[in-house]
Amino acid sequence: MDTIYFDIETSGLDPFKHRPTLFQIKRASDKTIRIFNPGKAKLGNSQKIEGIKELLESNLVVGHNLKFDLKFLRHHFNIEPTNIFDTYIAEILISGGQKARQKGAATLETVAREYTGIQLKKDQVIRQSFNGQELTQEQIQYAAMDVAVLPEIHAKQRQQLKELGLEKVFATEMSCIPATVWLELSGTPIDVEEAKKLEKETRGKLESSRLNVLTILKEAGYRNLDLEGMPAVNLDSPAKLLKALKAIGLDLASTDESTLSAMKHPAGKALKEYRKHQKLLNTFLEKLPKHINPATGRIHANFNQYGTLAGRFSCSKPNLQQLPRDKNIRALFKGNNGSKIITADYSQIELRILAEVSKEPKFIELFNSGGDLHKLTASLIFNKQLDQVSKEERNIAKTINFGLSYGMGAGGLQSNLKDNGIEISSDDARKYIDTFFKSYPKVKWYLEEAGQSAVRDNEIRNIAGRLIKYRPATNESERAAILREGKNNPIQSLNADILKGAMGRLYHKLKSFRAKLINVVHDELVFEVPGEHAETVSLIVKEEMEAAGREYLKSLPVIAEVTVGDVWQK
DNA sequence: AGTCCCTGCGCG
DNA sequence: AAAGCGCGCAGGGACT
Repeated sequence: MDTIYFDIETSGLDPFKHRPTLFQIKRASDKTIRIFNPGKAKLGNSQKIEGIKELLESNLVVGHNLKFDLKFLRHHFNIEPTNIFDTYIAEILISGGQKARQKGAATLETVAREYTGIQLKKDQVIRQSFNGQELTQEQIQYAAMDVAVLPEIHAKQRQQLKELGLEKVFATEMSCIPATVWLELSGTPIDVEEAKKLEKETRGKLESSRLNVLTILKEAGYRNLDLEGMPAVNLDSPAKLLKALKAIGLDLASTDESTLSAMKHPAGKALKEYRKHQKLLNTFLEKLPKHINPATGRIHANFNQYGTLAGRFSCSKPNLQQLPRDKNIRALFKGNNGSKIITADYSQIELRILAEVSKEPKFIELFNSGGDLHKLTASLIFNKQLDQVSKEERNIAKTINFGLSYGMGAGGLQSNLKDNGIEISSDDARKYIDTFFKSYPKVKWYLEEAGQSAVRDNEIRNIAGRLIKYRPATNESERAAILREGKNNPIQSLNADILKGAMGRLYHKLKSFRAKLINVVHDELVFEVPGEHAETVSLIVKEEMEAAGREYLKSLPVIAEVTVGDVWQK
């Protein structure tokens, strides 16, 4: 097995619109860098592509941000390397996720400078001129440099991954790259006609809710009126809105949702209604159709595999991870030509992870017996029999169960519950949290230890070995922030490892079913599958997701809940 | 016109 | 003063 250092140049960023213009290949066993123009209609070109396919699919391929290169390779040449080493992902991992946050910190230019001292030319003009025409000697030199730096970067990163004990997590990351390529090339189907309809409907609701707010202001005595005699207030400007509310005798500290919820005045409710429609329209309904790729009729979002400190994906253009749970919105994501949508999500994965890492017997026992954790917590907090727990008590317990793994305090619990229409005193909030930790002492101990070690070491690891580093605190509030992050990150990041493991498995298992991976949302995978394969695929998805979970969760079951339907749903 | 920060809010 | 974690995006507003 040889090592192939690899890079491509393209005529643009979109594999459906642009094409590869240059391959740069250096074999470890070979001194020279070979430059090849894959677009050239030359005699023997297709044999040459076949040769490159064989080369890339049967050796270790090293490159920087291989997701990009692999998308073009797969789309244009049906080349799918799986034995890969990505120096971009490696760099972020070695930094303990820090370089996911710092813009430009893990570009090839920066990494090359840091590892080899070589300053690459990333001149846009030079890049853009790779348009398939004859290349100048100078351009070829620059293109060659991008692979010339790779051997040294690769060798040094490999050493660091080993020293830091990151090889296993790195392998998970690498297995996930082909799945992410699959995801981005698949794209997400959206029903444009339905979207337009919903947009129109929402526009009407927005307008009437706007009039409602203005009318309330006017009736409350607001005097600054426009030509039509309605209050002249920009509702989208929090500053102006605060002033307007003050003018009618409402002195608020903010116009955020919890403040509006707490208002007795009808303006609060009316504004919340206005905001809801405004958000729906401006962030989603108006924007989603703009992202449809004309070549495929689908939305091909950008999935950033190492998008957060803890190793979660982030998503942009558009962000398909923040689509409203609103049924009408999710139903816009519909299978094409009668294909089915498979929605698969991990059941209470973060609480299961907390059970595993804390070794809290009551948690573990509960998950092994398939009981209701929120109910159990409620019965312990309120000192009642399980069957005596009320709905509201269970809701309070649920908020605590979720919130505690983020380091929530009494004030946080109080305001969170308030948003859900439950009012409790701060004494009660304090009491509930105390009782919670008394009931689950190992959870308390685990969270305290995790937070304190994060503050002490400026880093923490999850049980998969993933490293999360913190910038040392310079003041008390930063220290408190690291304390909270240290409690949550080992849990959140293991969720990411499990999901990435599942994606890597499913990329291989679903090859023969014409299945498309169309979305990834932290603990959820969404597929589009031809109807005749839907049942089979849903079983495979469940099995592989659970198997990925079992790699780390040994003392309790991991459950993936799978739904087959015509649209994205739970 | 482009950039930055703030407020606010969508998701897990 | 207030403090639950992690993201990306929209609009406002200040600035260049």
